[in-house]
Amino acid sequence: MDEVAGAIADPVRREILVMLRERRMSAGQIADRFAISRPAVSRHLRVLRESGLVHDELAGRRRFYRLDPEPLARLMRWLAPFAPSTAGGPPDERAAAWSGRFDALETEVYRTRRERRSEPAATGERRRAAAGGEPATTHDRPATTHDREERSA
Amino acid sequence: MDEVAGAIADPVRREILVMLRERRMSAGQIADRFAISRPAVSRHLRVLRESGLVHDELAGRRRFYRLDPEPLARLMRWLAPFAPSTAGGPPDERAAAWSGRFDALETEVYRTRRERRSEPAATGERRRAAAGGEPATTHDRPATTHDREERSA
DNA sequence: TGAAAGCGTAACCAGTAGGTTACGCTTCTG
DNA sequence: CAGAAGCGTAACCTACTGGTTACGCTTTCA
Repeated sequence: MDEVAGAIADPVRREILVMLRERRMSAGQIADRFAISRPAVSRHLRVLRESGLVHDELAGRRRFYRLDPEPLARLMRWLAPFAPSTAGGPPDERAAAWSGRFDALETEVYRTRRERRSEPAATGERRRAAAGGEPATTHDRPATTHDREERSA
Repeated sequence: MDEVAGAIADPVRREILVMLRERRMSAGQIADRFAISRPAVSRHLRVLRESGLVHDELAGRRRFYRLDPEPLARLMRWLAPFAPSTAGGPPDERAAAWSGRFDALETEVYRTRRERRSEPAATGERRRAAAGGEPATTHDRPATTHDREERSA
C-alpha cells in the first residue's frame, strides 16, 4: 500500500501510468516523452515495477511495459470506506465533499482525457516530437527501420 | 494531487485518517495512539493539514482535527479511468485485475473496519491504554476533570 | 497567580528520493 | 563481425522526510 501510494505521488510516474493505460510501450518510447534523462525514467519504471503497477516483458533489445491496474484497485478499495454513507459512524459533513460518490465518474473520465492531450511532458522541454505541432525535427532520428509502433502516439 | 498521494503514502498518516473517519479528535488523543513522539505526530498532522485532508479547530488549549474527504475524492476521480471498460482503449487484461470494479466495496468496508479494531498503533509500543486489555495503567493520568470524549476509544 | 496541560516549532540527524553523467551488456543491422 | 540501438546499473550530489530532544506559547486549574 505504501509503495502504491508512493508511486502515485510522483507526477512523472502518474503520467507514465496514464500513457500505459492506452497501450504497452517500450522504455525508450516512454523516456522520449519526458524532459528528464533516460536513466531517471528507467528508475521511475523500476519503482512502478516494484510496486506491481507495471509489468515488463523483453522483446529483443527492447523492454515493453504494460499496466497492471490491480494495485490501483487495492488503493480504491482502501479509499472507498471514506465515502459518506458507507457504514455510517458520525459522518455527515463528509457527504458534501464526496460529491456524488462514484457517480459522475464517467463524466470525469472524458474531461481528464481531453485535458491531457495537450501536454504529456511534465517538467521541462527536452520532449522530442509530440503529438500536436508541425513535423519539426522528426528526422531527429534516422527512422530507417521498423517504425510501426513508435509513431502512433 | 502529489500532496494527497504523498500524504496517503505514510502508514501513520493513513491510520490517522482512519481514526478521524469515526469522529474528530484532539492532537493529544491522536498522538497517544502511536509509539512515535508527539512532535512527530504533530508534523504528520501538518502534512495532512497542508494537503487539505484534515481541518483543525482550536478549542481552548486543545486543537481538534476533523477529516475532509474531498481530496480523497479527487484521488478516486483520478483513479477511476483506470478501471477497465471505462472509455475503452485497448484494455482487456485490465478487466480481470480490477476485480468487480466498485462492487464488493461494501463488503470490504466491514472487513477493513474489523481488522483495525485490534491494533491501532503502527510502528512501536509506546501506546498508552488501548481498547482491548486490562484497565492497566489507566490512572497514568489523574483523570480528575472533564473526561467526556477521551475515553470513548 | 503560579504550575501544569496541551500543542506547535526549532534545530539537528540519518536515510531516502530523484536527477545527472559514465559505463557495461545484449541485440539488431549493414 | 563491427558498430549502433536500446536499457539498465553505478556512483555521485542535493533536497526532502521522518524521528528525536529542547523549548516557547497559550489555556486551564487549584
